[in-house]
Amino acid sequence: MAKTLYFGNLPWAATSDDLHNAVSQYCEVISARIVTDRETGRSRGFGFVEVPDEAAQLVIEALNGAEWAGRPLTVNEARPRDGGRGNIGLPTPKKVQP
DNA sequence: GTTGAGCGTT
Repeated sequence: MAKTLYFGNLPWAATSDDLHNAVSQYCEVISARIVTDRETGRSRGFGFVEVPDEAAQLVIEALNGAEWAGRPLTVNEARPRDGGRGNIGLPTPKKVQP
């Protein structure tokens, strides 16, 4: 199984290969893609990386808050494309308090 | 050659 990670605050010069190389340093990368504007064709400044669930949190903890091109990187678990249009800010709530 | 909150195409 693999999990999709959301990469934000990426530099305009960041490419899918750069993302793949950056994450592959910590674990295996299933797939990496930088979201680009289909209307303009320019990078939007964020991308997605697919990694094993056992390494998803590892990459998040490793690259989340890291500095890329002098800017704090934002790494979080991506949301399913079905319903992730305008609803963000919710991390991964999978633990409850007794 | 520009911009900077935000969750993606076959």
